[in-house]
Amino acid sequence: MEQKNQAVNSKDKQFVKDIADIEENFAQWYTDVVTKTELVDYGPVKGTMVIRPYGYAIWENIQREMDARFKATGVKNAYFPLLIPMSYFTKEAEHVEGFAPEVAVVTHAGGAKLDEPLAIRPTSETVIGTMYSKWIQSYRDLPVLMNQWCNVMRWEKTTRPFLRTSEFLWQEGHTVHASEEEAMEETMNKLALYKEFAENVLAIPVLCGRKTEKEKFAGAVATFGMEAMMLDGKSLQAGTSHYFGQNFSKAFDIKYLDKDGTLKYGYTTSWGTSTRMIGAVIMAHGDKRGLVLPPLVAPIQAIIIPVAAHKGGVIEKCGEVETLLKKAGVRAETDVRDMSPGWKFNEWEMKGVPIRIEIGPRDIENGVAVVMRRDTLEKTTIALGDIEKTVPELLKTIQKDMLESSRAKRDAKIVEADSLDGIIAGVEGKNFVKAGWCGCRECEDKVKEVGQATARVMCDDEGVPEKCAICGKPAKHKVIFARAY
RNA sequence: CGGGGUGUAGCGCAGUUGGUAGCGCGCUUGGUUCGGGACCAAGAGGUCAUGGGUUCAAAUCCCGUCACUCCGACCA
Repeated sequence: MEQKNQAVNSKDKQFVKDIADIEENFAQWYTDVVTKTELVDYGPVKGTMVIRPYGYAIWENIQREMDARFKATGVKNAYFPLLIPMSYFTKEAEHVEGFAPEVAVVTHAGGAKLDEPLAIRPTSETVIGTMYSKWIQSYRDLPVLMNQWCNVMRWEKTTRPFLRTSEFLWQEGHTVHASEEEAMEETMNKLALYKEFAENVLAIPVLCGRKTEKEKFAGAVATFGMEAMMLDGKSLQAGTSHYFGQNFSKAFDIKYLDKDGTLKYGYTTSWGTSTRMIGAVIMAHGDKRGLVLPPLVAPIQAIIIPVAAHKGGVIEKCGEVETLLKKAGVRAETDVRDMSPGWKFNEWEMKGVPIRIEIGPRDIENGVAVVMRRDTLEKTTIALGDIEKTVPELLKTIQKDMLESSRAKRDAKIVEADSLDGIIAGVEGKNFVKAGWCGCRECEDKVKEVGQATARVMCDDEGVPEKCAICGKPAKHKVIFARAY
């Protein structure tokens, strides 16, 4: 056992030749990993990405898990058009200002110039709001709870696969409610749903809270976000939930006749998560060998590697185990390619498969298999007899352990500061920094200017410090500052 | 949008003073191998990112464009 672990370690140097060193150049490591593991490739148009089968399978797992959670809260799926008349965007002043610079516009179609240019949706509040105004007449029609899984396009200047691309896949939920309280409750409930999802499915601990005015969504009354810490200490906004008040209902004329016989504007919300979450998984769990995928989103949960496959019974035994595991609900596959086992070990480790099962003649003789966990790189021997029980259990353990170890890593890098210097020192040390804040834009900008860090979310419920760490005036909020993607 | 880097076979790269397009890995076929990136043999694979220019002759020199990438500024 010990010898085997030494062998694993002795190969590290050789392996690193394929991907950049995670410590030395995290950005390059990320790019290498997403392309070499065949999650993604670059599309022919600037800023676009092709999500390859291995990457798309992760997205499908995310979709399935999240969609079930939405439906359990009464949300129904729908689909709204990709093209939105440009004029729709001008109806909400802040919204158009926020999105205009990055909207792609179709000006020609059918061989002729269009009378009105059409926006390729950067988000769908405007078209959905327009439809809602047609559909909603009475308080009996409320609440409206819809979600769509779709693509959106934002013409970004700098792009990176999954983290920021011109076109990306996401879900956007849009709801209408009769009261402010109910709409706010919806906003908070979806934020809580996202948090539960991030932690239990992606195994990524997140910090949730309200965004500052500067960071909020264009057109929102309030934006709430969840922030995840990446291995380089930077923060990634992994999901947002917006409370719009009556901003959009007034802009798009979403009115209902209430019980008291008066016409009232509805209160709306929207909430979204995107393929960016795949980037979060990569950057929260990866290591120098590549991906480490949480079992619940891994396309392949257990890869079976035959050893000395030409020898009698090996391939057959691998097939038997694969069938048993599939029956037990495990996404299992056998790698029957004609390559050396060592090569396969390295490849599947890079691709982040949670469990590797080695089966060779010696194992079959002893009625066992060698099992390796990707998260800890621990090798153990397990009995073939009850493998359909031990493997699913191990997957659950890995899922749980990954969240716990991520949380421990993150918590060790959350610090508090009561001065600007303290904030800067904190973010330079790759930490999240909690600090008091007076609430003014100048102080927020100062942190950005001096430390390249932004206010991620406010966490006032933890208790607001007395003074603003930046200007020393009385603090109104407790904020998490960090450098962000 | 500013600064740096790169673009030659699927991938990683070499290509000197302008003169027939190369290497390693991978790929195909056959054989031997198989418990941490196996080996032998025979093959296939190119509009040198792209558009112009200079020249008898351009991967190589000049001008433009595009893409990717890294570092900043702006945004999910």
